Amino acid sequence: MSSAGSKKRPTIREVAQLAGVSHQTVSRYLKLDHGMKEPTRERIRAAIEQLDYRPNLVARAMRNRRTGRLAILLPAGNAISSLELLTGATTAAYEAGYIVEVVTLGAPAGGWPERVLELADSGLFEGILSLTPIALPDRRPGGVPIVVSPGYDDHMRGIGELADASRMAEIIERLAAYGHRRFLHVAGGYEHTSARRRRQVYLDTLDRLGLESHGVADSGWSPEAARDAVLALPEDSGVTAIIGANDLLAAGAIRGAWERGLRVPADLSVTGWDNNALAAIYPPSLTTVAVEHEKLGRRVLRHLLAALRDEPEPADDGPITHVIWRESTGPAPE
Amino acid sequence: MSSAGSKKRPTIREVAQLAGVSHQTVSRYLKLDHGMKEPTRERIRAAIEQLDYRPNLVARAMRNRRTGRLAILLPAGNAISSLELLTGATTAAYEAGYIVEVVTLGAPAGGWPERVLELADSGLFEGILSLTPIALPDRRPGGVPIVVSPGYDDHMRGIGELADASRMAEIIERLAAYGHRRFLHVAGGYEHTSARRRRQVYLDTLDRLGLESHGVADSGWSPEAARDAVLALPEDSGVTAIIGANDLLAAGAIRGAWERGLRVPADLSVTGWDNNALAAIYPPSLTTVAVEHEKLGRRVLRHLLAALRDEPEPADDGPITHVIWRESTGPAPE
DNA sequence: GGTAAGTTAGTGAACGGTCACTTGGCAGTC
DNA sequence: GACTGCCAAGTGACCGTTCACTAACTTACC
Repeated sequence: MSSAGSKKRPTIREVAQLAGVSHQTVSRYLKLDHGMKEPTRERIRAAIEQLDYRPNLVARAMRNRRTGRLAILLPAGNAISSLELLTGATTAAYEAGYIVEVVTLGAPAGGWPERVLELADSGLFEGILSLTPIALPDRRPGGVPIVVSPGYDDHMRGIGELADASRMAEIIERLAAYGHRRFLHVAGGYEHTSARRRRQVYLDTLDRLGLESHGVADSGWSPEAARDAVLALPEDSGVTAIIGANDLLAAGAIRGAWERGLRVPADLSVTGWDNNALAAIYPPSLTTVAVEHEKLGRRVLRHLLAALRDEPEPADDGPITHVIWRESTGPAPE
Repeated sequence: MSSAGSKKRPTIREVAQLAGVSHQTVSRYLKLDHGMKEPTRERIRAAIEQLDYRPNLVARAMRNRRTGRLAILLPAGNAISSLELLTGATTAAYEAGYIVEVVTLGAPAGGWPERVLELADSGLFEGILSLTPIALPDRRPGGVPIVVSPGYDDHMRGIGELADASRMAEIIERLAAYGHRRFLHVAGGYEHTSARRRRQVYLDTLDRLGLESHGVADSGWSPEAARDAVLALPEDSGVTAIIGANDLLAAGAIRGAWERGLRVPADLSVTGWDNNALAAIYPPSLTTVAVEHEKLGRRVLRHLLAALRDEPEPADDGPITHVIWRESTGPAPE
């Protein structure tokens, strides 16, 4: 289904002519509906209706320098963890009177800064939120604000608290209370800040609590690698808990355990990260870290709005992640 | 991190003045780099560099009626099944020389048509692809093409072949060959075309093959409802295969089986739909229907491009779904 | 009834590019 | 040397809106 046409759209002047007023009066009508007599208003209304007139936003933006639009930049690919993030950002923008557009920049990361500057100076947007880190010149004359979300790393796996691995410590502490003494961490790809951070907190926490690590398995986010890591555990490794860097890796670990005939959680506890809907129901349901992506999106957009209005950075509105304990974790065996 | 500024951006005329040429010569330089002498070109280049000039796309679009931008409309919420769809559309657009922007329309479906028309006549976009069905006037003078993806239903669960339930028949036929005779379908919410269609094909296929249906369980996409449906099966129901309307429901069914002590697939075969990454690895891995969302996105965008260029609709480029057989299905018991 | 103040409406410029047309310079040809 | 043709570059209008002024009409008040 498509609908188009080739004739020119009506302009404000044509409306004015039809209504028997000046173009400026129509403009006035469009902006704020007052300051004119009732019959005039009515004639304009009728003319607009008859011509099916709708304002040309491009022309308006040119004169105004107000487009009412913000841009969110995503890298190409399905790199963003959640659409909810966009929903949150969009909603927050809408409440502030803006419309958000999502621009996915094409492939090569090389030309990015230039493309972003082009966008910033294009006049199309009043502010730009980049969810991918880029290096920009500090001050540019006349450009619109660009907020680069600092927490988000090169491949968009974490942002701010999303990459906050403090939940990792919480998980380990609880498992330690359950009697677990020896752990394995199945880490994500280290090109992601979040993966590096989770790994670091894992090591630090074990160290702090005097627990043992069998090691860190590098998976590169591949669930098969996670499975293999479990299959490769020596019979006497003593590992009773596996900490996955995300739910997919945890699922791989559970598969590895299953293939070895280990029961989860009776023989082995497994945890993930992301609160994947499927892992919440597939037996055994997975203990994981839930991230409120929508709240996160709102938060990030508020930063942009603050920059736009030259206000100070808004205060954080509390934690955005929490641990959900489910069936995949339990007391250590013996 | 933010960067802004308040001074005006340089214009083409300032560049011209600095380079000692006319504004038109600069414009010429910007558009196609030829038709001027080397020293002139070089002076302009230097001036642009010195002023850090970048063209104002709004002004250009106003004169040109060419913005090089297409819009894809999504409803608010995380209703879209996959970001890959966007990736595909974006890539296809990019290859055709367009930039795609995603506009999520706010909540209320009521004002939609008007908002879409506003967008169409705003001059901001050369074409609009709506992934949600809206009723529009057939012909509008001078507006840009609007393609409403017909297959996508009100809540964005299916589009074109995504809603194509013919794979459903393929699954049932294979299970019948495995010796299964009595089935249960856990259906999705019927507000979704795809759910209705899958249900219909389920019933038709059983009928055609002379198989029995224990019934259709309405889940409203809730995995808990899927679990309950399995728990509610009488001991002697004779059901040996459960067809889930998507992977999440299949996961719920597997949980139900697990809670009852039924083994999958030894006692019960289960299938899903969507090829969820987690269900591919969690044991038992799930037999499912994979949808190539990215290809789908490309296809939909090609329709828009065709409308844009007044070309005939492009031919479909083959099937976009296929069944993946995994561990959750097997021969019927006995 | 005259004048000040307030309200309603109109006029022309401006936003920053591109388009259509014109001008000027130089080489080639007879 | 005059004419033709081509190339490089310039001039002014125009895209559709809003802004800053200005003009005309109304009302209020003494």
